[in-house]
Amino acid sequence: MIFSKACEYGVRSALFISSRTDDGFVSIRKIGEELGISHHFLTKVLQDLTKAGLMKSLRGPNGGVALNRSPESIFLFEIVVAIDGHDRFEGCILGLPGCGDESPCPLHDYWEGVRDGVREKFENVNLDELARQIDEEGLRLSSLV
Amino acid sequence: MIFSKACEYGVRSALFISSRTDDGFVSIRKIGEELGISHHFLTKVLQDLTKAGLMKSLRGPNGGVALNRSPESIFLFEIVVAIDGHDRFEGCILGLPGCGDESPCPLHDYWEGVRDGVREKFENVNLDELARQIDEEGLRLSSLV
DNA sequence: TTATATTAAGATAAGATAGTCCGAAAACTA
DNA sequence: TAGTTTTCGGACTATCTTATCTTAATATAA
Repeated sequence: MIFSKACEYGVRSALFISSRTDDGFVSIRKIGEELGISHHFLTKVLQDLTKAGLMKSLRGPNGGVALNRSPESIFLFEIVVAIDGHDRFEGCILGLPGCGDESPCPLHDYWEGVRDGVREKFENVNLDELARQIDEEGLRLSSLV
Repeated sequence: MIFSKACEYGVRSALFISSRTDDGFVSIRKIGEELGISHHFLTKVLQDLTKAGLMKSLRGPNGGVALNRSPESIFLFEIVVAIDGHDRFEGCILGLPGCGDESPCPLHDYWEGVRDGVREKFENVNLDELARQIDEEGLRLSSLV
């Protein structure tokens, strides 16, 4: 929709990890299998999250990745920004570089509202909250099922 | 942001044509110059709008493109769909193919609201309305001003 | 009729995104 | 220590989007 595939995978992985009861390291291969994502590709995506300090990683047997902070303290916004950058929550819907309050495009005011609303939502939803819903309401993260 | 470049160009071109007082044909070269878009690329984009029946075209001297219906009767939604397809107003924000009301992803309910709001807006904003704002409020369609 | 302007259509190239593969480094196990 | 598992990092491929270029078709005008 509006995020890159890499970003979608990153968010889903983070939610998958959060919704596990075990909070040790999970191998990327395992995550990929569960979510139906190539673990080769997922490796690169999760490296971005590790570099951003959102996850930690460990090599070797029983290694993998794990959240680096408590799930309550990690917000969706951080994950998206770590992978897709800030651009996804900024910019004119018509692609005009200088579009802003002083020299707006015809959709500027409307779009600013929508865009900022989405950003605010993402800044305030944390992994714990979403993981809880996944558990309690049986929400899903993979295509098969 | 969420539309392809081609789509942004198509919308801007349609608005440019609508905000002109002259309602004869305008050459694509002229539109490209005014909006700062390669006319070669713009030609392909506007062909999509012509094929969709939103514009008409004429070759030769004094040729170009023009709206095929009155600006009041052309809605933003039609232009976006003609170029980017329906996908832009559908689909899960996490990219899950089967995400829907029966088997939702954790963001489904929230995102459905946002997405449908944007679609409704686009289905109800017509070119005349936007062109009027461009004229009266001095809104802009090009980067250089 | 001839020249010119303009869109139509297709080929090609450049860039970004998505995905694959492989060797190296690190951590565990025996 | 040797072997295995796993992430790390880079190279490579494929596909899609964006952009450019060329030729053909069409309409006007002289």
